Amino acid sequence: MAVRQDIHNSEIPVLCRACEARHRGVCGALTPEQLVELSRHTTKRKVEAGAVLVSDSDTIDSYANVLAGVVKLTKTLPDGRQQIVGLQFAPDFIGRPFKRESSITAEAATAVRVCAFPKTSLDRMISQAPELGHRLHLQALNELDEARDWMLTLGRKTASERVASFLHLIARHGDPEAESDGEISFDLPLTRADIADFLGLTIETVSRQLTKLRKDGLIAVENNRHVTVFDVGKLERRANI
Amino acid sequence: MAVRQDIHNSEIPVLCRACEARHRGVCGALTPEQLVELSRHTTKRKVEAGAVLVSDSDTIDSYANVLAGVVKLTKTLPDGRQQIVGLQFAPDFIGRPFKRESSITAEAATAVRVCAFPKTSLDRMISQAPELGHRLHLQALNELDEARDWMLTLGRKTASERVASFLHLIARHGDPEAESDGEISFDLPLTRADIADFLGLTIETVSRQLTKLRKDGLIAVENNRHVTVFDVGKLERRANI
DNA sequence: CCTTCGCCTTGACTTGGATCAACCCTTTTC
DNA sequence: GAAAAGGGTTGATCCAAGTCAAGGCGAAGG
Repeated sequence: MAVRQDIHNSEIPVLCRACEARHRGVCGALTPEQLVELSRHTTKRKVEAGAVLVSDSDTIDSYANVLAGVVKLTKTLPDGRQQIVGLQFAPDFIGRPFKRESSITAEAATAVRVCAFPKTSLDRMISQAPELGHRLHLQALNELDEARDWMLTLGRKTASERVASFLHLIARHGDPEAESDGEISFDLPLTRADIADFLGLTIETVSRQLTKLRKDGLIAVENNRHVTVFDVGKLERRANI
Repeated sequence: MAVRQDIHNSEIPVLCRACEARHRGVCGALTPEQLVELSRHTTKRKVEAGAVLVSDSDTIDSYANVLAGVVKLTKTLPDGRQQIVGLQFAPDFIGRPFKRESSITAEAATAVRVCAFPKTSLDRMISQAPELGHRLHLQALNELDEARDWMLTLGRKTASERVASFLHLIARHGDPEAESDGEISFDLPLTRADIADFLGLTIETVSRQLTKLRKDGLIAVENNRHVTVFDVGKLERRANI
């Protein structure tokens, strides 16, 4: 017990600075006293890629903040067809407030660090700190905007537009202010199979479209992971954004 | 001015009972005094089918509750391809709190009655009535769940599964408790073109799939509008829900 | 009454992306 | 260090859904 607290007395401020930075974390909304209170029930966990954080139809009894890495939110049909319905980056919040059970699965797409806390203690704090409820409300609205953007992609875009949209999404996530005519490079946080599940395509189609972008001189790929986009503006035009 | 108040002194309680009924409206969260205050700035409007309530990239300066009819939320690509990203029924709330401009278009799919109020007065009330903010938070989370459900449909389901899912969605909206092996009938609130835009298909494909369901004896259609589903359970199986 | 218009259906044909299959790297394992 | 396993690519073929085109039907309007 003492150990736990020691860990968190040193870790929490770091976490909170991270949350604050992008105005989406939970901790930035709390007073120092509330932070100490929350930290008493907090556990920081490393999760390896592929591990499941929350499973479909589980009862949810904890929330988490993503500290590092990428978490994919998925839905699966009875016959195994899968769709990624959201990607959570640091410092996003994972969990479904005001509901006992989850309708989606949360799975680590890369190695992930999360800061988890029991639902009950956060729920209690929501009623005490209105600013915290407001943060969660903002994140929900943000995720709703993202989900609807993606619905347009899934419903109406071609395979090549989808792949370009995906690269653009990841690129922007690393550097939202990137020059629209500049070069940018980043590591893909997803495998081809994940990308396919995100785009509603097959891995073969994703692979072919990436090859096409490579041959057209828009991107370079190293080790199947590291991508350089030579001209963000051209990519945007391909993505029809 | 006197006229306006007269209208609303009589109309508001009705509206609020409607909102209360399904726990998603705005008015149920307010005290009688706040209701009176809000009603001072409220206008009730009839909107004919096809009229645009909020246009993409407009600055939003009002919110609305749907009182009757169906509102479609759409996104459109530069070349005209369109996707419906949400359907709002009574007593849903329309508007994007905490943001100056909309990224989607809201358009009346049927004849619609709405109760509109200026953003500023509702925003003021949110800070005074935490219960109101909580309602809006709940609706956002609800819409997020719906959007993610639909992402699975758009990304991974076949045309016939999509059409079955759509019928199921509309059927359930009229009667969420319908027996899963019972018969149910309802009016489609959307044209074939709208259905296609909702499902990410073409009108011809929607038409063919409806014909198939008819020939298979799962549904009957009158006047292209009124649908009877003979066995909700069978429909669910088709929809892969 | 006939014409026009909006909406829907149906048929013929085309095609983008899925499927099936082979193969190529790395990395891991024994 | 050979074998197996886990990604990724590429090619050949197929098919579900898109496109194009014709026509039906009811409502609106002269």
